[in-house]
Amino acid sequence: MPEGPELHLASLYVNKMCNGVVFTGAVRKSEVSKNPDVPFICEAYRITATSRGKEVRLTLTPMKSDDPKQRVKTGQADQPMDIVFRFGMSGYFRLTTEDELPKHAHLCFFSKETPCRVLSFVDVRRFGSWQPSGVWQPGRGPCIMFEYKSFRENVLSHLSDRAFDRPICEVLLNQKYFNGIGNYLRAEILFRLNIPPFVPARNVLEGLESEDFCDKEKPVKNDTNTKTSFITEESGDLLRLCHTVPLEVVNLGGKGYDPEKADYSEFEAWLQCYYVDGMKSIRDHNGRTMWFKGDPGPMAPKDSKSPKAKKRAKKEDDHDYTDEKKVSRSHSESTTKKTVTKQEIVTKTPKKGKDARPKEAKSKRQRENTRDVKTPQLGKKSMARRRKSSSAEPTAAGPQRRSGRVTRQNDK
DNA sequence: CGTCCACGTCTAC
DNA sequence: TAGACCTGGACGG
Repeated sequence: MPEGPELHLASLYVNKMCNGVVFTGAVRKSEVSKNPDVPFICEAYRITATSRGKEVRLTLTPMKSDDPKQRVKTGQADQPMDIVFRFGMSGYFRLTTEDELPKHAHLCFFSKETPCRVLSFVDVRRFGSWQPSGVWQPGRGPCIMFEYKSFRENVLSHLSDRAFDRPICEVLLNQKYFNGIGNYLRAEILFRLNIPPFVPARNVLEGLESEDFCDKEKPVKNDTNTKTSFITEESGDLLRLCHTVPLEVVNLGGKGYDPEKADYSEFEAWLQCYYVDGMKSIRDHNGRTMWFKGDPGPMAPKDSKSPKAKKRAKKEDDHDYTDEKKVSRSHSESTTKKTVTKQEIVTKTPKKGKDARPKEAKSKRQRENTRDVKTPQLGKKSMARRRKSSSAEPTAAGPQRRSGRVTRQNDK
């Protein structure tokens, strides 16, 4: 769940599900979690949430009690407590019954009902974190979705920062300036404007107005800076898209997050570039996979290895946005065929030479393999990603809608 | 069964 | 700029 939209959807989920629910007792942490205990005990309290960029803050508010003395005597809270969460790669909130507690639930809040229910912070990989009596992490910039004006000013007033010496795709992951942007959003945003991902960030940003005139009538910027303008009348400039594209995900229908839905087809259909067949991908200088189309730009890693175009999918009940079932992605349909026609370069899969695999996405592993930008492998596997059922039909046929990745018809 | 990959930070060398 | 930190799904053999 973890980019700005998912964190915000998580806060909406908490507010919706916990509305009217009274929680009680102590907050319990799993044995395995290395995060801090939450020293909050209260006979009756409520839980609300808010999000900012890639963080969510839960507020535990004690309900008024008729007997303050009793409360003090038992060490119970009488003041609200904020807990600030970061979701890592796999965090999310769930409200369930006690016996349906998700595996990997690491922090639990119990309701006062008889068959009690539990609001839990679930995090399979445990990269997530929380801070009791916490505050928004210092150093993270304004929220790209809900503090747009200050987000924009923060970026434009610090363009001399050396952080902007880097390629735009890497700067977009810098939470000091782009709090809420993550790996799929940077790909979708740059794709919309056709900006090569490895172009120096400052070159792309300098020249943008401090004020966002898009709201106003068409400003039609003077042609003073026509050279760099990756600005389109309808979509606006890069900073505006850092605001609007995430909001599109929030407005997809709330599915993005609600685990109950377990249907991410809408989200998948929304993706135009990230993990989409036909798009290219290379690892950036931090080992993260950058998805894009066309020219990678001058600062592209020279040795980039091409991550293989694999597949992924999850099981139905999973809540990740990566899965889905029906896939229907239309846009570039042609890739299949065009790749076939001229592709050849393609990157071969990085073979592994020796052992030692680095870590997450770190690039070090690279063995020799190819350095080219990867292009999707042809029909053979890239499209077949996960779905084994349908044989990869070669060109032919129908509507070429490349299923984007992961398609899963029903698995049986 | 082993390899590769994943929506993100953190912190040592 | 590397590793570390983790679990698990999809594949390949």
